[in-house]
Amino acid sequence: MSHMPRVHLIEDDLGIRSALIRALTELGHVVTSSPDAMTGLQDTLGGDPNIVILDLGLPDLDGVELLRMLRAVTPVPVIVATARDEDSSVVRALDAGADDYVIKPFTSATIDARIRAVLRRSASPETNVALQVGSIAVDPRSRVATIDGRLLELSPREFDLLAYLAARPGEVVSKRELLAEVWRLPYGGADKTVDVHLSWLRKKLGESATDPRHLITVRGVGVKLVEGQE
Amino acid sequence: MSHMPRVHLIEDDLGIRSALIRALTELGHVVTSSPDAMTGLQDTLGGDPNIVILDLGLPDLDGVELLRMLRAVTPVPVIVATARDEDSSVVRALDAGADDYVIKPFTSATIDARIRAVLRRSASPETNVALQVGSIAVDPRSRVATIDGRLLELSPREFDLLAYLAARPGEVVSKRELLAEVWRLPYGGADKTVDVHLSWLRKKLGESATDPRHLITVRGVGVKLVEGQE
DNA sequence: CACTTGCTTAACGCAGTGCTAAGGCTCGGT
DNA sequence: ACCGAGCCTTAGCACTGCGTTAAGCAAGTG
Repeated sequence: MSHMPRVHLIEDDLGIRSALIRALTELGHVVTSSPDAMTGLQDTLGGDPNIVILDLGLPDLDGVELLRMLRAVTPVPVIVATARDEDSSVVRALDAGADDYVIKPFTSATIDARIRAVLRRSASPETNVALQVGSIAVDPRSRVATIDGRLLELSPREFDLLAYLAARPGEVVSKRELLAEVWRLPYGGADKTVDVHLSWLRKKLGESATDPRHLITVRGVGVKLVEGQE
Repeated sequence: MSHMPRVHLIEDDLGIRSALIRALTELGHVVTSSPDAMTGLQDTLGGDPNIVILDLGLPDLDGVELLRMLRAVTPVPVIVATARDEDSSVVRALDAGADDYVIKPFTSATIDARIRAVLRRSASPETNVALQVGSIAVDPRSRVATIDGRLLELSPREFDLLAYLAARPGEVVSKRELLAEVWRLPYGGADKTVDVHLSWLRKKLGESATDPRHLITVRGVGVKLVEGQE
């Protein structure tokens, strides 16, 4: 992801609001919120979020009405949230242009998945572009990597490692950074693990540390993935 | 379509039926009609209309049932009509493949607009087109899936699962996402359920996890549906 | 030549997965 | 209203292979 999704939440219930803000923030979203329809409309226009989550049961205005107003002035995708017993408002909301809906109560995992699905759908279809570094191609979407057209059979970590390096061609990356970004460990464990995976990656790329082609060690600093020459 | 739309109306109430026939004819449609489900099914198959308007409150058969039967044998678009107090059947009908709905009482202008909208939509080839991934074909409208031309007998979940994957050929989809998007549960279920359904799907596709052809597991990430090779 | 840094191989524990079987549920049919 | 069939979920077990750690070796550095 080049940037974190900006989510704007329109929800009157303070408990749900704070819980969602906390959960979504942890899941990597930037969350803003409004407690009612009128503020919600203004904040949405002012804040330019990537997506809006709209509770249909607002006190000051019917949620579907607000949805229509939003639709009239901005193309921002909207997910509506509703209580289980309000089937009809879901249908009306989808009719009014909602992109998706969730039924309360829902888990943060659910809403997170819906947000990402809607963003994937509405945003440019090519957020995860295939990467190419010399004769190495890496496609994060299908998780397929090839070298000289041949398929590379990589383990999950190996793939992530290669993808991370391929996203920064020619740039030297430290092992600590790799541990933090690829391994996602709060505090870095032993660098030796990275060494092992780099070794395996080298073997599968068909090259060695002494005679590198793409994966180059910069002693005392880190490693980099370069184009190499044919 | 340069010709007048042929509309087939399945409605038991004589008053509504004759009123609609008159109104729609004036608006430039060619209208035929049937008073009950069984006749409606036969007339639809025999008359080859461009669109069907189906009253859900038929005397001899549940409307949603008839809709499923229609869906199984013809790709004709269907608009369902229902009384105001039957929200749930609207949801079930849309789920079963209805293209749109109207709530009684409705004006002839309303139904006319819906008819034209649905015809416009179903005329454009991009929406709801049958999906093809390698030798697997999935048609969400008729809910029919085939492999190598042979019919696949899938349960509802199995079909939804296959359809979701087929809509994203080659893309790795996590089990979490599948749970959220295919299962649509407000709460978080267990990933193992997805595993089981994937297993059943594999069996019906005639492949195994160890020797996959289309349905490929990417360990630690999810699954993807690929073209495979003949 | 001693010391540091990086590379590679081997071994072990375990997380993720595939599949079967067993209840429990819904829904259509009688 | 009852009954049976099909479907979904849960539980459990075997298995694969991934990731980590450890240890020794090679290469670079002062």
